[in-house]
Amino acid sequence: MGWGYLLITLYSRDSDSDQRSSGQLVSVAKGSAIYHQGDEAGFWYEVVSGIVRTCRFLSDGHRQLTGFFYSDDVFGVEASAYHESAEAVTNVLLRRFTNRAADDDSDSEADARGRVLEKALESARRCIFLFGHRTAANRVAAFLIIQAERSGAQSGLQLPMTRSDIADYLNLTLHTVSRTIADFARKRLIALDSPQHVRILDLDGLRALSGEPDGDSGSDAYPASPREGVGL
Amino acid sequence: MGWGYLLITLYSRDSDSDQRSSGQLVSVAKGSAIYHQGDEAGFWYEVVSGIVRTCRFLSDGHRQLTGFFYSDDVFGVEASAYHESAEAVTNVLLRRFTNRAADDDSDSEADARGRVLEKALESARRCIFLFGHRTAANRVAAFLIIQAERSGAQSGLQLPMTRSDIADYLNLTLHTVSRTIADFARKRLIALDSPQHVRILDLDGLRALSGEPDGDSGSDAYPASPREGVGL
DNA sequence: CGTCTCCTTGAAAGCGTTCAATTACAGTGG
DNA sequence: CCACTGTAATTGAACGCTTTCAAGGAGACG
Repeated sequence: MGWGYLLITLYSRDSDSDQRSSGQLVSVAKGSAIYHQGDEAGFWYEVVSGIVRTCRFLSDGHRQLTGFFYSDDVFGVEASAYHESAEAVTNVLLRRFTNRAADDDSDSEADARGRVLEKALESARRCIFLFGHRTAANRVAAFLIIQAERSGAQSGLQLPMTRSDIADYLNLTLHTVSRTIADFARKRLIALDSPQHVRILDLDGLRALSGEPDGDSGSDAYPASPREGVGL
Repeated sequence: MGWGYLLITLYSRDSDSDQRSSGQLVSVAKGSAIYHQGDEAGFWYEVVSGIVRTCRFLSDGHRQLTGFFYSDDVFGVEASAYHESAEAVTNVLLRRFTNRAADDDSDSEADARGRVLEKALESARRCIFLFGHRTAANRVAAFLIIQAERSGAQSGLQLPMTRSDIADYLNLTLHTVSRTIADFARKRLIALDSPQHVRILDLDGLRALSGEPDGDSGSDAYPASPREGVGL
């Protein structure tokens, strides 16, 4: 432990003129921190390639992951200070932008910020969605489905994060995650080619286990809301 | 069950001219739905008085609460369709606004939307924060602290929502919530004057139980981030 | 005074955690 | 090339917490 802190390479020379519109390219090595919770929120980031995780550290030493971010995802959108830390799961290439709400109050600026905020909100809701599931099987199944949808590939799914990462994201222990995934493989819901490489064999079975017909990657196609029995 | 659906009173006569800038006043009776998940997201709302809950219904019949909203809180900020339903916990008075991102792309319009999105994001993060806690005692303690801070009053705290509401918000059963609150009262952390009226006797004790020194109502004052031991 | 809703409490079962040990694999240096 | 080392993943067994099942009690309302 206690190794490197931050490895950043700036590809764009000019430090202030260009970054507002196009964004400054930043490279971060696997395992390194991008920013820490409590730091002043100078930038928000867009993933160009690789995977990023955001996490909080609670006072009891426990770690809580709040999101995984793939290409085109954004993170670090904050008003003042970062609520959470961001770390590189793999080697990542990022594009960063200044994080001021009304810094330059041009039309496009505020609109862009709105779009970014919506993405951040979507990410937060995905996290809430996962937490909402009761059992370990529920959560892991929902997680696998979401990761499959987000990473694009339907059958062959990569899980570059560790079991510990997944556990802290789903609020489980790495043991339970490992056991649950092994269970899924035993039941032929998935094939476990290697710990990081999963193939989904029975998507419908997984969906049934997740307790939700919709993977929740998009925005519409929600189950019919129960119009009756509102008051509880 | 199966009683009234929606009771709305419009205080503003003109249906379209006024609502954009100042907002249209809407009254909703306790227990009634304000909108349903899946509905087209025509409006977002600001609470004038009373308390609102937002919730999702999963395919297994299970309900997941995603937030309680007090005066000046906003909810229903969506891009296209509502992700969740909104219901009145008490009789509520709301102010509603049109929910179009770039409907009228004036400067102030986009800025206002940005501020509202930030509030929604803060609300989502509060939900994530609560879910991140492991044990029932952790979650309930954190919940009580947050509610105390948000409702203003420090000692005398009202819990207008049912135990079932709290349970679905914290992802527990109402039994566990009831037991945990009774435990807190037994340990003299709180006084339970009535099921809905709680007085906090030992705030530090609750904080210790919640596993977080900060109640997370504001934005700064986070615990020192662990600079060492970054890579897991 | 009955009914309805909500809250509380007891007992047993289920499931995830904890403690503990083993295996697999990549990197490193002999 | 192979033992050595450290990290990650897996698996077993026992414990403990939460859920589930079940019943009783407290108010509100007609």
